[in-house]
Amino acid sequence: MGGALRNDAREARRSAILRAAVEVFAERGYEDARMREVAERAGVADGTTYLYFQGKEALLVAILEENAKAFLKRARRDAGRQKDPGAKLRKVIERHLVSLESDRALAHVFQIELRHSRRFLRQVARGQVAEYLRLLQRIIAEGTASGLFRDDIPADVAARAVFGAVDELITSWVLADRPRSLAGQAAPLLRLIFGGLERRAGGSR
Amino acid sequence: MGGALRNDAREARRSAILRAAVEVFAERGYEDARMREVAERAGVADGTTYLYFQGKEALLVAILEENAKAFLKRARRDAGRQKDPGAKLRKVIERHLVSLESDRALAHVFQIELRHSRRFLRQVARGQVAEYLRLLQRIIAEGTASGLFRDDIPADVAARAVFGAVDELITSWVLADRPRSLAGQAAPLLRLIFGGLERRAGGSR
DNA sequence: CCGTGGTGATTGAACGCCCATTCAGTCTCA
DNA sequence: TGAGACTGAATGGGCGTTCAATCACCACGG
Repeated sequence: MGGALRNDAREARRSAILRAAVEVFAERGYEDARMREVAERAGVADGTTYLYFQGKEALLVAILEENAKAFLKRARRDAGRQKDPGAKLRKVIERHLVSLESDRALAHVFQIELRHSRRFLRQVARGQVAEYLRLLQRIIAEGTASGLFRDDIPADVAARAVFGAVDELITSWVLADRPRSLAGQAAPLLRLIFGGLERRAGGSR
Repeated sequence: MGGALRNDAREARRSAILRAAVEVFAERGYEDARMREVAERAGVADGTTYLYFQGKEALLVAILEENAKAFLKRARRDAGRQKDPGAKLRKVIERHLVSLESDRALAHVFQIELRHSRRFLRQVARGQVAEYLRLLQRIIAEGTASGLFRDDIPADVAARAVFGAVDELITSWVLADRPRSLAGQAAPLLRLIFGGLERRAGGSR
C-alpha cells in the first residue's frame, strides 16, 4: 500500500511548492517569477513542480482556490454564530482584514497577482469573489428586512461598495512601504460602512 | 518646416495606434494582445508602432497617462466649481462613473489590464491613483473641517474607502455580461457614501 | 539478515515555441 | 532627388516545459 507516511510526505512537498510560489509571486510578480526559483525555494528540482501542478498558471489557481475556500468557510461560520445582521457583517469584514493581514505575501498575490488578465483565470478568481459578494449581499438584505438597514440602497450595490472599500484598504496596505496596521483601520471603516447602511435614528416612529 | 499638416497627420496616426491598443488590450487582455493586431487595426505596418511608441508596455503607459491626466483635470475643474464640499465630492464621483461608462474598452483597460504587474502598478498606475486619492482626501477633510462630515473617520481612510467602493462598482460593470447602467447606480452609492460620512442630524446642538 | 529487482518518484539539462522587436529596403513628397 | 516615413520578413532569446536517466525505497527469496 502507498501508506500514510508516503501521503504525508507528498502533501508536505505539495505545500512547500505552493508556499514557495506564494512568496516568489509576491516578491517578483507573477510575470517576473521564474519557475526555477519556485522549485529552488521549495527544495525540489525544476521538473518536480510539474509532478504536483500542471504548470505555472495552475499554481496561481491552486493558491486562489485553497485559500479562498478556507476564507469563505471561516467567514460563513463567523456569520452563522451571530444572530444580528449588523454583528454578522462586522465579523465578516473583520475576518477579511485579519485574514489578509496575517500573511502579507498571500495578500499581495490576492490583491495584485490574481488580477492579471488571462480570461479563464479571471473567471476562476471572480467566481470566488462572486461567492463572497453573495454572502455580503445576503447579510445586508437580512439587515434591511429586519429594519436595521435603510431600504433605499439595493443590497447588491451595497455589497459591492462594501467589498470595494475593504478591498482598496487592503490593496493600499499591500503596496505601502511602511504599512499601518490594517486591523487598526477597521474601526473607522466600520463606522463609515454602518453609518451608510443604518437607518437614521432621527427618522424613527 | 515640418508643417502643421504633417504634424496633424502624425498626431492622427498616433491616436489611431493608441485607440487600436485600447481595443485589442480590452478584447484579448494585455498578455494575449499581439502587437501585430494593434498595428493591423490601426492600419499601419508592424514596425510603425515602434516609430510612435517604444514598445508594448509603453502603449499601456501612454493609455494610462493621457486618460488619467485628462480625467484628473476635469475632476478638479468640477470640484473647483462647487463651494460646498458635499457637492464637490458628489460631482467628482459622478464624473468618475460617467467618464468610464462612456468608453467601455478604456474602462476595461483601466480596471483590469493596468493592474497586471507589481512593478507596473507601483511605479506608474498607483501614481495616478495616489493623486486622485489626494483630491478625494482634500475634499473630505474640507467637509470635516466645515462640520458637514463626522470627525471620527480619518480623511485618508475615508478617501480610500470611497475610491474602493466606486472602483468595485466599475469593475463589476466591466466584467458583467449584461451590465446595468453605471450612472443608474450612482444614486444609491452616493446615499451610502454620504450616509457614512455625514454627521448624524440627531447629534446637533 | 543480506542481496536483488522492480516500481514510482525525482532530477535537471536540453528543447523549442512564441512573439516583441529590428532594420535593410522601398516609397512619398516637397 | 534625397530625407524622412514606412514596411514586413527575419531574428533572437528568454523561459516554461519535457523526458531520458537516475535514485530511493521496499518486498521478498535465499
